[in-house]
Amino acid sequence: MRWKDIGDVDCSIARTLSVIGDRWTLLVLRDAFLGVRRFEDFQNDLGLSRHLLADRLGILVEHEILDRRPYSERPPRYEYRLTAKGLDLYPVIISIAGWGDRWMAGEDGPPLTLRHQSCGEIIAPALTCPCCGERIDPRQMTPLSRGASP
Amino acid sequence: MRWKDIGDVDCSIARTLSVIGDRWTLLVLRDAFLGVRRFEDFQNDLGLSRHLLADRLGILVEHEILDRRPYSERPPRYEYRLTAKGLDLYPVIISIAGWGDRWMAGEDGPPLTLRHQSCGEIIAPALTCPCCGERIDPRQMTPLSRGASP
DNA sequence: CCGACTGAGTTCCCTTTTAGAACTTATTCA
DNA sequence: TGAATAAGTTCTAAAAGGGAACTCAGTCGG
Repeated sequence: MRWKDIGDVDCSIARTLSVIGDRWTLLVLRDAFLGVRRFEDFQNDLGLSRHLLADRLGILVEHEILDRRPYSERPPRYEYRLTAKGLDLYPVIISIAGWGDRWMAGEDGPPLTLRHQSCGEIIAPALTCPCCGERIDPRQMTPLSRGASP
Repeated sequence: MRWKDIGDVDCSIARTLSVIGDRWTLLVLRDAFLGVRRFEDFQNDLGLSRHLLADRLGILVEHEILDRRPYSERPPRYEYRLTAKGLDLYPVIISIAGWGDRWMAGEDGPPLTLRHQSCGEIIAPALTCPCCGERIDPRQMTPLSRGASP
């Protein structure tokens, strides 16, 4: 199968990855969450080719994950900002960062930590059940296909 | 920058993506979480080239995300199973699936739902603060660099 | 007013990666 | 004996990516 057809598969993971599953895209989004907004800043920070960056930003704009808006009319200059749909990718970014912190960090520990303003603590967000509040354990989750018997 | 050097960047997201950020790898892991264990089954389900599949499985084994073990001595046959390190990627997979369910699902809704055995409900796991239990809102999270003032 | 500079891309050429099919190896089954 | 199976490996053409140079519109310093 060609990668370009992967978004047609009836699977939310495949469909999501068809948009953000490319090598650089999640790093572009990481930068966006850290406040990077401009083409030059993404390029300098990530060091990917300008060609690819333009392409990836275009895809994210097309899928309404980023919004391209002018911040100067003359000369014409644009910046990229996360939309609501883009902000909703936060759990993906955080989960990836969390795993990296637990399994790939060096001696010095995680390069970046997060403070939760609501409670003031430095935390590592975790998946929980919105119903019973319990921490999610993969072995406690059963997948059900659409239309499967209850 | 070359992609192969991305793992050297001092960032947990970059380091994680250097291992699992490739296009097919997360789909291989999705299958692993759904119980797929054998080369042929991965290949038939995903439809990627056998060449790439062998390569990606090799990388996952090398990083101890999957364990390659014989399930038959004669003829020699192997299966791939998630290790603890691999199982710990569950939040990543689930977050990706959750976003796809919310933003990319068709008319029929999510193709797959999850039942939480502990409470019996069909749920969508969500990120919460392990300290105060509140649901995570990206705007309530402040990133702090290692060594930054408290 | 002229030349250098800036931000946001494009274009070009060459290298690396990927897709798809065919081939290999070891062993069992009919 | 011949076909089938699982798990790869090898081959070639096509697609994607890397890096540097180029464009374009407007601004700034002298």
